[in-house]
Amino acid sequence: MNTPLHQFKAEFFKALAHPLRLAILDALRVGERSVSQLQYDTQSDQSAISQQLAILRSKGFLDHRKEGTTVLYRTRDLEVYAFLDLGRTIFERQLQHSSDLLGRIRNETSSLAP
Amino acid sequence: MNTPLHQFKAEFFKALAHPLRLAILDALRVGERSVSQLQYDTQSDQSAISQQLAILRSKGFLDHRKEGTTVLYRTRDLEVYAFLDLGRTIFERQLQHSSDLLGRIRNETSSLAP
DNA sequence: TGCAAATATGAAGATTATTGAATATACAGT
DNA sequence: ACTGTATATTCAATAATCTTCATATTTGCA
Repeated sequence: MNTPLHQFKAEFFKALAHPLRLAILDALRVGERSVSQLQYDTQSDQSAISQQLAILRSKGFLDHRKEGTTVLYRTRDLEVYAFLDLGRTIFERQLQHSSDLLGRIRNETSSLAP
Repeated sequence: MNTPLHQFKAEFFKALAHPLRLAILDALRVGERSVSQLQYDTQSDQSAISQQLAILRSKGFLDHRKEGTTVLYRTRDLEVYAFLDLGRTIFERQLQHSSDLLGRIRNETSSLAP
């Protein structure tokens, strides 16, 4: 019940646990994008993007092909978007929970008032 | 298209990007578990488990309640399991892709043979 | 050939995460 | 009050990851 598989799964999640990598994946929702397009989409610099692209592709999230001097990236398995979207709803419910908590703390024992 | 939200989402994924945390969540699929039960389930030591429980609960994945001297944990939103399972299928498809690649490399140009 | 554009790679320092060991707290039973 | 059990917290050492900047590589074109 513990490590050999969970290790790999953790790597999988780690690959997604980076803001720029998530931004890149989101930018690729519309389809193939070149590195410089991604640079524009994510407002990040070229070197950073290439690095994160290398990581995403080494983990199997991306495919790429060359066309002249530009390299076009696309996400290999479109189901990651279903996955990311499901993650988002869970994540938002958790945010809501914490903000409920914060709200309840902010106006103290108001729930005890008649 | 970049950082304020992606930052939070990255944190969300980071919370799951740890083998023991994944093992704990898996162990909690059956329902409430005490720390020592989790210790048994995951074959890890108490201190490590408490640490990871603290992280999971600070990120909003877990609820807990005390019963005498033992503390019972449960996952707050059962939909994380749908999420983890979807992650698993994607992850397995990626593994398969890499092992296909490996296989094709291993026996060289065999796919060209008649 | 030589230059410019697009992309990739490398390395150093800063930051953050993980691990293990030690210690602390809380509670129950005697 | 004292002891034992269950859980939590803290700390220091190490390891991993990020960030930034500089430099390579590849390709197209004059």
